Amino acid sequence: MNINPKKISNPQLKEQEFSINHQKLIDATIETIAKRGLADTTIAQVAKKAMVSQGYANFRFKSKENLLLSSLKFLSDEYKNSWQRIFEDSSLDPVGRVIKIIENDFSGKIASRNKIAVWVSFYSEVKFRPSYLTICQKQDEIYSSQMEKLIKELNFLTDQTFLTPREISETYLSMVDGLWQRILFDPKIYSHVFCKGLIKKYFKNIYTDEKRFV
Amino acid sequence: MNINPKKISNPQLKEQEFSINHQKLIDATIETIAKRGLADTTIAQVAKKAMVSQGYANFRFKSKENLLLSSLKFLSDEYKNSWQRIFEDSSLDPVGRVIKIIENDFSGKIASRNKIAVWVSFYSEVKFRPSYLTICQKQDEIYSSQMEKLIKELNFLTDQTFLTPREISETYLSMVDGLWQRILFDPKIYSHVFCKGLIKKYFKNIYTDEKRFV
DNA sequence: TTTTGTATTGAATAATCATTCAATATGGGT
DNA sequence: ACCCATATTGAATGATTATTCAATACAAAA
Repeated sequence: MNINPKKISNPQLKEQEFSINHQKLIDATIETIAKRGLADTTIAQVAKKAMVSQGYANFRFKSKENLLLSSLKFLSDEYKNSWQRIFEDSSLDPVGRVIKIIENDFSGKIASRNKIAVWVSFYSEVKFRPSYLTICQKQDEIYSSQMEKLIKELNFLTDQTFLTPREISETYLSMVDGLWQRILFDPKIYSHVFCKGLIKKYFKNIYTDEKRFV
Repeated sequence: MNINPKKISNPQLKEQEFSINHQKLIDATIETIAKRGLADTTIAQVAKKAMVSQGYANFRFKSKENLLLSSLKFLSDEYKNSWQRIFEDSSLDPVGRVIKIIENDFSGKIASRNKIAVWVSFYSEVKFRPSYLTICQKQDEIYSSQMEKLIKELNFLTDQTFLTPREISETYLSMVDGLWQRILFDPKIYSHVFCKGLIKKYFKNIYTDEKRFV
């Protein structure tokens, strides 16, 4: 009389299986938020998409709030990892590093429409949910300061003095946020190629001698 | 036994009174969305803030959805009006017009933290609410093309040829969106003065001979 | 004054959802 | 073969909330 058969739990896979269900729920949450918005995301829908029972989803994550937070944390960590990989790559010079960052910010993995929708949803509530801020704010400050330092190196290597590193880095970061939002709005116009091109052109205009900002 | 006395309806004021209640509800909606988010905005809260009964709010706007849409429409119209005023002002040359636009985009009236919170909330749901798109998309295309035309005049008057009007205008528009989002996130750092300064510096770097981009 | 139409209320309704939990399934250890 | 610990279910509960609507208040007309 049991329609949904229980999952087989293999002892060697216990840890991994935990991860699988955990991740399935987070993926389903991201998809659901992207499809219906934070407001209309229900545990029932997420559980259905993840193919587990509603009770299980709640049991695993203790609360809906916690499930949402975990999803944001997942995106935040994913971004952090890709960022760190670029900064730890010692084979890159400043220009190469900037280019990698641009490409990462508009890669299929990081800047998929679903994930952007989730980011923007959380951003829109950051004002009154301190828990969301906690997850992102500190990282965001790190990105700001690392970017600024990187631009400082770039300025040092070139004859660019009119714009300060702070200005260039803030301009870059706000452009990315704005373009992400616009990808949601009109993905036809704001393709990844278009966005990357626009930003590279911005840099090319500043560092006119540097040929790598295609 | 009537705690909340009914409003006095003066015949000469009927139209205006309609507007007053209408506008009170819209203002209350904006405040509530900004304070609690789209998800947690209830008609009861909005009605309470507007000091009318819950039933009345629903009666006036027919549905919650309609109340939200009307609030977005209000913001959209407000923006449109200020934009048009700038474009209709024949005393302005292209540079003056660009400066006015920048100042408008970060004015206290247009870019208050509450209003930005509402914009971002709606943006975050635009992907799956065609009704939101309907209100903003066409206007947005107009702003894009008018801005591009304006930059074209600017390029014509100067020796700037490296960046196309399209590129400059898209960069400007995405920076505004990004900075608005960042105002929500961290209003201390992203003050109106900071945002305007950053954008003017962007233009100053492009049009080096133009002294008015302070 | 009485009537009438409109504005406004507030309580009832019905729907939606997060959360809880007792019941059930599973697979390894005994 | 039986027991135990853990994983998972799904139905019940209770809270929240949009929406409805009958009742009320009011102002102008008669």
